[in-house]
Amino acid sequence: MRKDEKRTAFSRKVVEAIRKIPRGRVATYGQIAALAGNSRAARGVAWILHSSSDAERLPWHRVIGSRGRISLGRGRGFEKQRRRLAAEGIAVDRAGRIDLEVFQWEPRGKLPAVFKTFERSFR
DNA sequence: AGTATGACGTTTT
DNA sequence: AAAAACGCCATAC
Repeated sequence: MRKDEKRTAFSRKVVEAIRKIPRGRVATYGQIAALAGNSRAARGVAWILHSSSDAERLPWHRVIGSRGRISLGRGRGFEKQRRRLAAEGIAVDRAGRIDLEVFQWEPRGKLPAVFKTFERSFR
């Protein structure tokens, strides 16, 4: 696998998008694909991560599945990803579940749902 | 140009 | 709730 990625526009945009994910937040594969211009290319995103996340020094651990779950299998990166997420204050249960309502990154500056409940309590 | 391979996603069992 | 069945896509070779 490992070669000279970043050649196609898609790959470049995927890398850009992943770099933008803030600490303490997560994004889904499909979300990244959409930001790169093709909402249906989630698998392509996965491929890029798999092949070049190390060389690009990407925050790969902040990318998870659409249902808020770590996609890596046990013994194949699951534990490592879980640790790295926890280190940023992201709650991950034993099954690898993460609450997207709380931790999903919103590129447009939209606040997570949990903040809305705070807003309401102040009215 | 055609086939195989995933860190995927959605719908249906 | 969990898994299978499909569908979809970028890359590698």
